[in-house]
Amino acid sequence: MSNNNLIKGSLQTIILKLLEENEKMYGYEITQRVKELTEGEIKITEGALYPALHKLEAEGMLTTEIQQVDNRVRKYYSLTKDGQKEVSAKMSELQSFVGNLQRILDPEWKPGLA
Amino acid sequence: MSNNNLIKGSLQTIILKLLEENEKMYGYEITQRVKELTEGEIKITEGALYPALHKLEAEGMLTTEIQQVDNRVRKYYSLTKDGQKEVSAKMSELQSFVGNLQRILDPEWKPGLA
DNA sequence: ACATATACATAATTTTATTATGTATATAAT
DNA sequence: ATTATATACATAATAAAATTATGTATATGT
Repeated sequence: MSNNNLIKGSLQTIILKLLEENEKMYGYEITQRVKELTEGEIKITEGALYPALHKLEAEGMLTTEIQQVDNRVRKYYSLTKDGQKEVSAKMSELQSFVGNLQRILDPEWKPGLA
Repeated sequence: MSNNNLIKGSLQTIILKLLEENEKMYGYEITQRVKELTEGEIKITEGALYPALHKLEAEGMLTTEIQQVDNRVRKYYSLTKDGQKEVSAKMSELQSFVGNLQRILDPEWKPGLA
């Protein structure tokens, strides 16, 4: 499909958006937040999450900071400047894709309506 | 990500839904329809489309019928009984996923609103 | 003659995710 | 005490889906 890299990459958008709202989060926390927000309907697997986090970090979107909590290690992620810009970009990409999807799947659909 | 096979498979849903509305379509026609409906924003590539059509046919969702038009071959696809059931299934899967996505990305969001 | 449009198809590669596995500590249940 | 579950990270093998490149063939516009 087209120029849109969308939605296969929706996990990246989810990570970036949650970090925009939360300043800093660690991996496990992200999985729990998503589970919570979707009432258990979306479960992010570790095999998808950690590689995605590492990739975003390698691309300079995220920085990390390790904390010790009760002898357990936590790796906190935060948005970089580039990461902050990327959130907006990914969000409008996703919104535009969902809009296009609606136009294809529901000919009655108009933007801004139920 | 979870039990949802969604959206990486949105192409299948698109194909099935268009065929629900159109009785029979051929591959090239599908690419043009999608391009038209999204004002050129989504372009389905042949490398994605044809394998997807073949897979849906192999799974018994579609049947084919070849027609000769001006010395050019057209392969028309139609929904089978199973295919008709599958449209509904895929559509609610997709709607539920998009809903969950909204809940994650837009905490203000409520179903049935803009 | 050449480019573009129509119409199919497959192969190589890339991207993203699932599933399975591994390490390690903390806590609740039997 | 032992076992299961939760917390917390990570990687490897595999599968699924898409992009990009390539190939065939006819029709039409320049």
